Amino acid sequence: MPNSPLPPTAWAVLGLLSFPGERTGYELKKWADASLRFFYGAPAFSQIYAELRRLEGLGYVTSRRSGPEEPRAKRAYAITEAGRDALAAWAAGGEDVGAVSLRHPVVLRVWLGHLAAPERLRALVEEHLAHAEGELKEVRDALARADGVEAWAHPQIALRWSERHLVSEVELTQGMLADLDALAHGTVNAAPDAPTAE
Amino acid sequence: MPNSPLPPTAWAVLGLLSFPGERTGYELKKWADASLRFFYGAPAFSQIYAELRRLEGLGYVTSRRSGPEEPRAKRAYAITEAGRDALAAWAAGGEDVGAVSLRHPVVLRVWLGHLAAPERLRALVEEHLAHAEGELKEVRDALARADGVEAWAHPQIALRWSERHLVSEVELTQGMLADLDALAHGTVNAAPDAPTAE
DNA sequence: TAGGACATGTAATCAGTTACATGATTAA
DNA sequence: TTAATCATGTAACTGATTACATGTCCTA
Repeated sequence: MPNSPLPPTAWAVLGLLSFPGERTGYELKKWADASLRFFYGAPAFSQIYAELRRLEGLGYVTSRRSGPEEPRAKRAYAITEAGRDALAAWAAGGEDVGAVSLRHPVVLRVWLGHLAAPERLRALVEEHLAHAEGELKEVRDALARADGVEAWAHPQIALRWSERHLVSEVELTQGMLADLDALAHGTVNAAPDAPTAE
Repeated sequence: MPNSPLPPTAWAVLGLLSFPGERTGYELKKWADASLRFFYGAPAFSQIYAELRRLEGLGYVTSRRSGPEEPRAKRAYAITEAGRDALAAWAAGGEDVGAVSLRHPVVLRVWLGHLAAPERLRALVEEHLAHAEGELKEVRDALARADGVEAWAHPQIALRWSERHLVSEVELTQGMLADLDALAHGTVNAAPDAPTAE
């Protein structure tokens, strides 16, 4: 009945609409960029629009074209009761909620560190550190805004998780930097052309 | 010109071959499952075989069919000098190393928590906690094995990062559980109508 | 003798991205 | 008047997964 197996991103988009009010695809994208993105990435515009059309086909959302009273031509979406039910069923997660997926290109390069110049590698990791600090600042902004605009409890918990996660990301990166430094001066031989010595 | 833009996964597979010795696709998959997967996921068998064929087409790896001396018919791959050079160039990362991508289905469901029964949500999070603890155990096993088999310094740093990351994942999950509980029995520190105080 | 690990692939499908295209409205 | 933002889409591509298919070798 209700469930053809939609991808998580479709549920995420529907989830964005599960909070009161109607929104355009454009608004959904902005909101995803500011909040969803910290724990689930942010789909591209094109995908959001595609998912909205699919969700409408399933009867999970309805859309309304803006009339001439509004300055700008747009299409605003709202969740239906069927959509809310389906989303709730999905969120309750029969059995398998799916695995966490992580792709960390910086750690990947460190893993391949035997091929790189130590200073270059270090620079890469330091860039990432700065980036993570920037992200942390952004999630804190989002959290601050969430007091007013996003005063719903559960999204706040998710954002709090994201904040702690980024704090940890910063620490983890610093730890990796320390490991790299320890490797560089002294402890071990990091010979780039080491023979197949056991 | 060495670089048609290969996907990170191709470089990861090539990276698996950048450590001494030759390996079959099957072995690569096992190794990815035991180590790469903690910070970059593990590609499916079919993708590994596909990437190996592509890398061979580019001259980054060579392959050798097992002769009749070996019990089992298989194809073993080894990295070439060109492959090593290309990989080193990629690892040095001109400009953009790509963004960390994270998809956390559990946090996604917590974010949607207003739709679920609190006990169900809690159960979901607790399942994840147990899972993360299991993963932590596995990464520690990998780390222990790395002393012998995987005695290369940089993969060890990556595994150390993974260990700390999973420790943090466990803590983060516990924190989220605490937030959920606080929300459930009124102890909410997140005031419903906190003013937009400066 | 059966089940599991080893070993390699094909086929179909799809999620998701990038690039492109268009145009209105608003603020500088 | 120019740039940014709002707003919505199409087209092409490809990364990656799942399911399937096949067969060998090892061990309990």
